Amino acid sequence: MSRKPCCVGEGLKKGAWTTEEDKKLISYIHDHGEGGWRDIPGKAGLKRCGKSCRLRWTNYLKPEIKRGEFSFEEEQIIIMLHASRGNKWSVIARHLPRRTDNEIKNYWNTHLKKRLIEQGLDPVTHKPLASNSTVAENLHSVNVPSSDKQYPRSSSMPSLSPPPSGSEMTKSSNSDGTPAQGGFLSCKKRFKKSSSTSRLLNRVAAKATSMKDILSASMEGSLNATTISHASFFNGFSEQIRNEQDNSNVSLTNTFDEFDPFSPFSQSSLYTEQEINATFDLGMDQGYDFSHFLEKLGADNPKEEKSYMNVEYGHELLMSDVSQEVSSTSVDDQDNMIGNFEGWSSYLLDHTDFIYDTDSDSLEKHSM
DNA sequence: AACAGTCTCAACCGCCTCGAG
DNA sequence: TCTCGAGGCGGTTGAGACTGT
Repeated sequence: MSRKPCCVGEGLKKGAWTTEEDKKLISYIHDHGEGGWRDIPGKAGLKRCGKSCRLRWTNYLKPEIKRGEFSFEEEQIIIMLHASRGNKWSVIARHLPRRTDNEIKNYWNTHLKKRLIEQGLDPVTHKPLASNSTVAENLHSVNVPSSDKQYPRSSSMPSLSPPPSGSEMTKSSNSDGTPAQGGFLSCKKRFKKSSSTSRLLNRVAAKATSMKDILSASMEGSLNATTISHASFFNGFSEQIRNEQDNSNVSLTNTFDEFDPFSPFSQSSLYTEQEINATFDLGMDQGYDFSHFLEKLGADNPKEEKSYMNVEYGHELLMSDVSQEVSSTSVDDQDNMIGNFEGWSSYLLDHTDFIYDTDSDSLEKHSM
C-alpha cells in the first residue's frame, strides 16, 4: 500500500514555472507569508499542487537564496560535511547560508562527486579508491564530463587564474522571462583546471577523510593525539608531500595542525579552548558541527550582502508587466556568482609554500 | 548550418517525520 | 495510542542549453 500522491487533481499544471505563476506565488506569499501550502494554489490562483508551490518557493523564489557558482570555500565545506554526514543535503545546506539542499545536491552530483572520483577518492567514503584500476573503472563508469575537467575558480583566489570575463558568462532567461536552467547565471565556460587546484582538492578531500576518521574515533571513544596526527597525515596525502615534510625539519603533525584551521592544535586554530572541548565531546547521536567555522568565516566578512539576485527577480516580477521580459541580465552577475567567504582559502593561500608544488602551472602566487 | 551527443539543474516523485486532534 | 495530513527529504527525470563534428 502506498500513499496517494499529493498532487493528484484535474488540470494541475506540471513542468517549468512561468513568470505569471511566479508573480502570483511571490505576491501571495508577500501578502500572507509562508505556510499552508495546500491552500496556496487555490488562494493564489495557481493550477499547481501545494507541494510544487513550496518547492518553487523554497528552491528558487525565496529572497535570501543565493544562486550562481559555488565558491571554492563552499565546495570545501560541502566536501567535508559530506564526508561526515553523507547525503544529508538538508544538513549540509544548513551550514551553507542561503544555499538550498536541492542546489547542493545537484552540485554534488554534477561536479564534486565526479571530481572526487577523478582525484582517486571514493565519493561515498571519501577514502582513496583501492587501486588505479578501480579509479579507472570508476572514471569510466561515471563518464566524467569534459567540462568538469575544467575547474571554475572562485574569486577568492584571484591571483591564481584570470577572472572570468563577462563574455564568458552565459546570462540566461527563458523566453517568458523566468530564469532559465542554470538560474540567472550559467557559467558554462570553465577555467582550465590547474594541476595545483587538483592537488589542493586532493588535500581538501584528504582532510575530509581525516576529519571522518577523527569523528569515528571520537564517537568510538578512542580518540587520542595519535589518532589525530595519523589521520591527518596518512589519509590521502601523497608521498611527495610527506617527503617535502621530511625535508623541512618541521614536525609533520605540527605542520598539518598548523595548516588545519579545524585542528585544536593549530596555532591559527579557529577554535577557542572551550570550543575545542565541545568539539571533542561528540555524542553518538551527534554529527560534527562546522557552524563555528562558518560563523568565523561570516565574521570575517563584515560586508553584509544586501543585494540578492532573487530579491531583484522577485522585485522585477512584482513591478513589471507580465508580458515584459524580465531583465535578469541586469543583475550584477559577477557579484552574485562569487561567494564572499574569505576564510579558509585565504588561509590556504597564505600557506602556499607547501600547498602548491613548485611546478605548478599558471601560478602567480607562491609561498610567502 | 545542422545534427547528435553531453551536461546541467529545476522540478517531480515517493517515502519519511512529526505534530495535531 | 492511533490516525491523518502537512511539510521535509533524498533520489531521479527530462527539457533545454551547450559542445563537438
